[in-house]
Parts: sequence; structure tokens; C-alpha cells
Amino acid sequence: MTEQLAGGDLSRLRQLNALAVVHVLRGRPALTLTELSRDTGLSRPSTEDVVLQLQSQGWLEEVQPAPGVMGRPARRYRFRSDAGRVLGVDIGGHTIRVLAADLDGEVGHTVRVPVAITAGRAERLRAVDAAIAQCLSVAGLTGADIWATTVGTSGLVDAAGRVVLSVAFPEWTGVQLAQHVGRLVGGTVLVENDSRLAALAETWRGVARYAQHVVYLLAGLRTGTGLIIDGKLHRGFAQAAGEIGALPELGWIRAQEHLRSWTGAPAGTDPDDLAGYVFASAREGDRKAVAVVRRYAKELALGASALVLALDPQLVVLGGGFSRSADVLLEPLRREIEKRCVRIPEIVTSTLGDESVALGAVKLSLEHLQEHLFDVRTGVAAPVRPAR
Amino acid sequence: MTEQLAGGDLSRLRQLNALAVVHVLRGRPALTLTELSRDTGLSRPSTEDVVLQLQSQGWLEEVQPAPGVMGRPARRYRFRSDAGRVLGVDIGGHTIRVLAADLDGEVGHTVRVPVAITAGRAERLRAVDAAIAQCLSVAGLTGADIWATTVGTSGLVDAAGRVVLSVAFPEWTGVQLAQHVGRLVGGTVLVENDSRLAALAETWRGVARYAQHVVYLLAGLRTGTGLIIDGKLHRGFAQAAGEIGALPELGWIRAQEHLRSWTGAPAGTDPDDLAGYVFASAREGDRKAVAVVRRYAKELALGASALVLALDPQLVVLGGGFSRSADVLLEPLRREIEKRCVRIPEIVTSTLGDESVALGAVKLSLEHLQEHLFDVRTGVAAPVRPAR
DNA sequence: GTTACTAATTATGGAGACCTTCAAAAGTAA
DNA sequence: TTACTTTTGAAGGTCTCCATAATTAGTAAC
Repeated sequence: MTEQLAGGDLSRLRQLNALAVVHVLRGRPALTLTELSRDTGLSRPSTEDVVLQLQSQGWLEEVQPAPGVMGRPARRYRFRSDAGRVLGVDIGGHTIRVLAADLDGEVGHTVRVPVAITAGRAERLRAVDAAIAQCLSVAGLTGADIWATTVGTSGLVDAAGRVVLSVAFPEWTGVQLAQHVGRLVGGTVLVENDSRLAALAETWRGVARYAQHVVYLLAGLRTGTGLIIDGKLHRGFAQAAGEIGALPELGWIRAQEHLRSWTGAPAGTDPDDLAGYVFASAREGDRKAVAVVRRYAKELALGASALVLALDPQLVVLGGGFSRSADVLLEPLRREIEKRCVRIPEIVTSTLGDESVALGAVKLSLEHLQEHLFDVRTGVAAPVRPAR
Repeated sequence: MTEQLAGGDLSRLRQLNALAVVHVLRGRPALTLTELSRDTGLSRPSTEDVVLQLQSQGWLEEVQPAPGVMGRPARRYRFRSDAGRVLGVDIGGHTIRVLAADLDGEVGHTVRVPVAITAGRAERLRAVDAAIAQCLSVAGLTGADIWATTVGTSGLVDAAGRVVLSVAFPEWTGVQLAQHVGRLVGGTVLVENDSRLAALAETWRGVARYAQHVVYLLAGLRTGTGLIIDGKLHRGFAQAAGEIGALPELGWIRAQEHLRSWTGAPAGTDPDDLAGYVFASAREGDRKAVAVVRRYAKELALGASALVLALDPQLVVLGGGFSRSADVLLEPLRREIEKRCVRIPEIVTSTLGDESVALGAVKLSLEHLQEHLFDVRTGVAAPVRPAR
């Protein structure tokens, strides 16, 4: 049925209580023992015992007592969120982005390295290496300090961190990303599809906070999805979930072609920039542009509606490059979805911008650590990089 | 992040160990203390302590020692699965079906009561009452003995156990099923869509055992779906998940019309029986019938493919009345799905027959009890019907 | 500068639940 | 009847928690 929690001896109880203390303290400012005791439900003496143990392990640190209070000043303890670091890497078409964050998810350093959209596999991997190296350097870290890294890329990714299929960059197919990045950093290296990471970021620090079921639409030069089900990223049995766009009858391949068909842009405009012109013209009321946007919205809504009907999410999040043009895109999209669906979810625009993938990568790294360092089954492990 | 397990005092540990003992013992024959000690990881004396406590509570019962073994005969204990009962009710078009089962899910009594397909709300509810009363009677139980009941019905159901929308039986819309059935039995009454319950049954005792992600297709006079995601029934934010058939572009409304268009049946055949003739003719090689089946399979595959692409399940299960004709239906369905999907899941036929909905209802009742009686947060509650 | 007040810390005693170890008991097999 | 096997029961010890009381280190008032 549910995974069972094997009981055990007394030390198990201490594990659980240590876990409770860490849980209360994470992501919060320093607390006194009395406050901790109240929030964990433990008695004061027991709380002190647990805290002292966690401090000697290196998870907790005493900070200056708060000044100017009545009574004897209380010792205060904070969670040492700087005990370990994680990386989030976004391998985009034009940019490699690397985020370094602490165990609370506080992003300390951000590095962007441009890369030619035409760059082949080797050149792109070199840019990834450079970006990671630079990020470690400015953060004053070495690869050994990194406890977990997640790499976001377009395409289908298998469980071993290999890109199984990349439509956008054919040369990318087959690249062993986890293995490659693992040369540079310690700890586990996870590889995940970029749309999924963007979806995860939205539930963490975006518009989908606290939502349990979310359909995320990456609308841009490529179209993709990320599904959050029951608060967790849904990958499917073979990591192939969310590929609704592949259904010929709903075809997302066609969707952008509507935008490309637009003839109102200056001659010789890079097809990648064309979309921006269409949205701009639509914004100014150009009838033909509005019609093109509407057709695009309809195609997008077709796949989105299929997902909404299938999953009944609380929220649909519109993200990706085109979400900047939500002012002209969101309404037609909403109308088309309302036309087709039984129950209409809230439909909102992402606010995380182009950092969402890297942010989601950070979050996935943290979730990985959460499972291995602060798990109910094992209690709190020592504050060292977990074995790979 | 994850729901936290508040630590606590020593009694918490006892709770967890009692839970571990119950977990080991459930659904298994009687075990000796030594065996229990081995399987729970507890020491022998502690195991005995826990077992004695559970016995005095009424959860465990001592049985005759196994004869003819070396050494001193060991006491044996079994889980008292008969301490409480659950019901599973299937309100079908032609039949009301009620299953009574013990806490291990062992079905002890089955009652079927026919009801006219044309029966209105009141008449159908009377049949439900009669079926439940009869089941209780033959099982020698009263409503007070029932700890949980789940009712399966077609249509959309809300969290309060009301049928929000029933396409198949318009008069059924708005019926307060949980409230109605609650008059007859004690404990919680859950109401759930029949396709979902059938899906649940498949993961419990059907072909989908051990599969984490499953798309269940109810193919019959109505077409429906049940989604199992991460081993759990997926309902969606407003219990509206799985309604992919409502998408006009994939329309399952059309699907059965292909079967109805068949003209090879004797004049005056009940449209409900028509499908059987089509499948039979197709089985005998009738070209036109084969073509009709193929068109139906294609329509069904369209929605199924959308679900498969969206969720990437390990398994697609074909259930419902038409699954009896899987010999002519499964292959065309499989081909159409293979045409459209990126990764092809296993596609199999249900073997549970027309008891699947009621069986799934039993399972849902048990899962409800599991959460309330054997939860990690609270430990083992006393063996009495939980408060409603 | 002393005294009163406040709230945290430290110390003490006790209870519950677990473990290991060993002797006694209750069977079967020779 | 004796030897062997396995379970049972009892004893002693450890760990972790709790409640309570005494001590300490500050602020506030006089």
C-alpha cells in the first residue's frame, strides 16, 4: 500500500526529532530553543539535546542573541544553509545559464554565457563547461563543494542523463550530459527536460505556488509542456510524458508556422525574431497580425485543452519566450480553452522570465538532496556531500 | 516540502512499531513472534510487547500453534481482518452490485440486483437500497458494522458525494449519493466515478498490478477513462480528470455511432445489443463489420493516444463491456495508438470482467480506512468504526 | 548602585520503550 | 528416559524523552 515506515529502536526517535528540528528551522531566520521547542512540540530539554547534537554535526550554528529583550538572552540557532551548494544549469539555444544556490535555495551567483544558436555539440558542451567553471570561480567554490547539479535541456532525456532525442538540435541527440557535467562537479548530476524544470520553478517560486496540479505551457520557438501532478513533477514511465504536441490531430509542429507565415515584418528578418514582430503588430491592432496570433493561440489551445481535460489542473501557466506577449496571446488562448473544456482552470502568465529553467534545475537539485539528506527513513545524514 | 512527520515522545515509537507489526501481518496467514520479529526488525521481547498490546486492543488474535514442529511450539497471531467490514457498490445501467469485504479485501458476499435501464432516479435509488440491505442481510451484518462504503456511478462526482453531471442518465444529475447511502451504513461513504474505480481495481487485483502509471479505457456503451498516476487514482483539482473524450477534435461521442451505423444486425435489434453483433460479425471475417470496428478503434485510439502522449503510462488497460471482444478490438486499437505515440506502452485487456467497478469501490473503501486507521501520523487506532 | 522582575539555562529524578543475554519450559526425536 | 530444538520468560542495562525545580544573566525601576 503506502511505503512503510519501519519502526525501530530509540535512535530512530532521535532521528525523527532531529528531522523535525531541521524542518522547522529551514528557510527561516535563527530561532531560540524555546521557539524551536514550541514549533516542534518537543520539550525544552529534549530540544536542547537535539540541537546540540545537530550543532556538533555541523548542521546548526549559534548566532548572536537578539539584543534588548527582557529576561536572560536566549541562544539562537540557525540552519547552516551554506553547508552545501547546488547548481542549476540551463542549456538554451542562445545562452548557457548557471545558478549556484545554497541549501535553502537562495541563489547566490548567476552566470550567463552566450552561445551561437548554430553551435554544434562540441562547441555547446565547451560553453557549458565554461559557464560552470566561471560560476564556480565567481562563487569561490570548487566542483567538490557542489552536492547536486541539475541540467536542463530541450529534448527527451533518459534516466541515465542522456539526451535520447532532440528535435531542435539534431546534433544533441545521444549526448551523455550527466556524464559530461559530472567531470566538473561532485555529487549527483540530474538531467531533465527544460519545460519540466520551468514548470517546477513555477510551483516553487512562480505563479503556481501551492497548486497541486499544474499544466505548464512553454510557448516559444519550440513548444513544450511540463506537468505537475499531486505537487510532483510527472515524468511518466519512460520520461516521455507531456509530448501531447506529437499527436498529429493536435499538431504543435504546425503552431509556429502560423507565425512564420506573417509577411508584415521587414524583409530579411531572422525567422527567430519574426514572432516578436507579429505580436507587436497585433498589439497595435493590425488585423492580419491579430488573426495570425489567434490561429496560433488556437493550435496551442488544442494541445492545452487535451491536457486540461485529461488532468483537470488547478492552473495553466503560460511560459516561454512568447509569454512576454501574453497581453495579446493570453486572451485568445483562454477563449479557445474555454470553448473546449469541461471545467476551466485558471490561466495565468509566468512571471519568472527566462530564468525559470535554471531555477527549476536548482529546485530539482534541492529535492534530490532533500530525499537523500533529510529523509524520513534515514533521518538527518551528516552534512557532507552525499555519495553519487 | 514533503509533509512532515512530527517526532515526539516514546509512545510515538510504539505507535510506529505497532504499525510495522500490523503491516507485516496484514493479508498474510498467522505468524509466530519469531517470524514477526524477523520481518519487523524488532527484537523478540519488543515484538512480544507490541503484539500483546495489539491483542488486548482487539487487532490481533492468537490461533492454534502449528503442530508437529521441532522445539517448543510457538504461539501464532493473525490480523483480525474480520474486525471491520467495507462495502463496494456499483450502480450500473442494468445492475446494482454490492460487495462486502473484510479488512484484507477478501470479498465475502456479492449481491446483484437487476434494474431497468430506463429506471428513473427514485426507482434506481430504491434498487440500491434493496441491494445494500440484501447484502448486509446475507452477510449477517447491520449497517453499523460497516466501516466504509464506496459507491461507483457514471458521471462527474463532486467531493461531497453528489453527482454533478450524468450524461448517460440525465435524471441522475444532482443526486446526493453519499447522503442517501449514508442512511443505511455507518462510517464514511465515498462516491466515485465508475471508470476510475475500474482502473483502481486493475491496479489492485487486475492486469495492472504493480504498475505505477496506468491509462484505463472503459469501452462500452459509454466511453470513459480512469488514470492511475504514481500508483494513485488521479482525480484532478475538481474531480474532472480523464474527460478527454469531451475534446471536440477527438470526440468520443462519435465513437459508438460507428457501431450504431452497422446495418448487418436483425431488424429491431436493441441498439444496446448492436455492438455485440458487430463484433461477432467482425470475428467471422465480415468485411464491413471489420471496417466498422476499425473506425471505432480509431476514434477510441485518438483519445487514448492523447492520454498516452500526455502521461506516458506503463500500461493501457482496455476494460468495459467491449473488452469481451478484445480479440477483434485490441489489434486495431494497438495499431492506431502505435501510429500516433512516441513511446508505446503495453496494451492489455482487463480480466476482471464486470465486477471491476465494485471491486475498485471496495479498494477505495480500504484505502480510506488505511489512511484513517493505520496512518503514520497517528499510529494504529482502536479497532472500531472511525468517526464519519 | 541596589533591588525587583523576567526568561533562559542547568540540574535532577523518573518513566517508557528498546536491546542483549541467559535460564527455564515445552515440545520432538532417538 | 535422554538429548536436542526452539520458544518463552525474566533480568539488567541503555537511550530518549518528560516534568519540575534551582540557578543564571540579563532589563527595568527606584
